[in-house]
Amino acid sequence: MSIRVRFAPSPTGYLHLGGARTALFNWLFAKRKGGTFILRIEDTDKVRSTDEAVLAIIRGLEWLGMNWDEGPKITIDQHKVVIEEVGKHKPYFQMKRLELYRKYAEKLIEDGKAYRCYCLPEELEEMRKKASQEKRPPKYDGRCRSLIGGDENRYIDEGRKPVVRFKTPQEGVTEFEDIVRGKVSFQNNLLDDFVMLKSSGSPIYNFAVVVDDHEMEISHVIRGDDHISNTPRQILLYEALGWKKPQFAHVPMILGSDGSRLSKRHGATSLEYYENEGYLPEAMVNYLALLGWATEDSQQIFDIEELKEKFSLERCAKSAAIFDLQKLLWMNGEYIRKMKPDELTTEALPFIIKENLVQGDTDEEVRQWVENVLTEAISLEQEKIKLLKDIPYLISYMLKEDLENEDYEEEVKEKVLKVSGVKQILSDCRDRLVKLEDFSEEKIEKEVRSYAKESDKKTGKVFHPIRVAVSGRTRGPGLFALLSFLGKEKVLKRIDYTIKNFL
RNA sequence: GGCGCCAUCGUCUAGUCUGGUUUAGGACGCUGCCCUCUCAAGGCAGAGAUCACGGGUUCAAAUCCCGUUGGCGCUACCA
Repeated sequence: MSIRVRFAPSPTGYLHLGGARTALFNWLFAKRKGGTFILRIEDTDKVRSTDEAVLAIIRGLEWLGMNWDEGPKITIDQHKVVIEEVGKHKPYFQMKRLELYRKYAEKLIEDGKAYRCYCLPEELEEMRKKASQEKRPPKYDGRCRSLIGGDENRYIDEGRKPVVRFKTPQEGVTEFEDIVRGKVSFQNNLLDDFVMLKSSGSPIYNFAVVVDDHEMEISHVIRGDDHISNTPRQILLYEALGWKKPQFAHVPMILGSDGSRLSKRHGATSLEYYENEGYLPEAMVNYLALLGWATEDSQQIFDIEELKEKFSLERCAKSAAIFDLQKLLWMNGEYIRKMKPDELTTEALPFIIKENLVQGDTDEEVRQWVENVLTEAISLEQEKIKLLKDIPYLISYMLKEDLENEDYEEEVKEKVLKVSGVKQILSDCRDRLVKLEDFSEEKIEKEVRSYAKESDKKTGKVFHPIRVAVSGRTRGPGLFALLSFLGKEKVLKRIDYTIKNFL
């Protein structure tokens, strides 16, 4: 039997971290087993579902590099976004499948396994209120289970629109073997006759999933463990319809720092936010994979291929995981450090553009500049970059032609420059640097070091003022690489500027 | 309230099924030292877990059994 899994978000907002992690586990499982990964949109909540959310979900999955074999895909046609459905079980939007749910609901009614219920919302509310007063569980009492023709006709004449309820067996136990949790069982008499079809004709989650998972030949249902309590209802439906059940795997949820369900209160939860901050999709995938899954040796860094190879549901944790931004940040730094300079530059470019740091008038000029200047500047700072977003600030002084007063950090002027002897050091070094024909890292280092030695100064005493004079900051790349990168002209200009204005 | 799921350093987790090899291992974060022109990175060291609690079983329990507590979830014409 072929492996088919699905990610089935409801498009009520951006792609959530928890959703992304669930999608990832499904995708990895499919990849590992050579199976099919399907995207299905559960948009039966008409009020909260939006097209933008569908787009955000699709974009998020694409950003992370998870490709799906069946489901809606986005294509751009003459600058217009077009959603095209791909796969043998289309459509993949539940609102386009209403006929199907109605058909199976009808079948269950005919088989005497479901019935129409004409109770009004107010009546149900009343029922629940009474139940809670009498300290009984708020369970629908099944009063419409065996409506006789006359009563039913009366309701219809009143204009009531019925819902369809499932006739939940009131005896026995429903159990299933969960791949991550083992055996889970529920007493049937605790379940009530839940609604399958709303009076509007659209299905309720528990019914729609079953119909779609069956129709789409889903072999493994991998989802958050908030669905564990829904599973018996779904199993009862599979049995009533005479369908083969899929295997279930309930993976632990992702929680916020205080241990409660991850929400805006805990900071950003949308994948898009992390993209905009300059996290790399590879780092995100790696981090998310480790939330609820680990190998025996607790390996931390996995590339995608390795993940596809090693992932297994059996090794998933059972307990919920708290999202830890610190660790994600560390991991992002790890991935940034591993990148080739030109790759990193490509990723950084949108952030550079956003800060208006791009130089060059024609495309060709820009290309040259990126290749000759930008890439070099970024790689000087590569080892300390944690977020792509931080790059513009880190290298801004390297890209500017001239530094101005505000480019020099205030406290730095006081602490480093306005120290006795600094003026002498800077002008001495200037005199030596000006004579250098070859402004290479090695030559500069040799020259500056020998100055320090000859004038009997500690290297730091000499290096530090130069760094500040040339960058306006106390932190930065190795000094000689930096000087060489800037070039003789800029270095001399900046030293002169510093001497003239701050000393 | 009822039912279900879960419970190892602050956090992610390994170890639990198949009890002894564990003075409970790794990673993030934290502290210190080394390297060093700064910041990082790297190296080394350290603090940090009465394995939620209480009972049992056993020569031996983080590991098996029972109970308790806590967290989360479901209990909607939300998904």
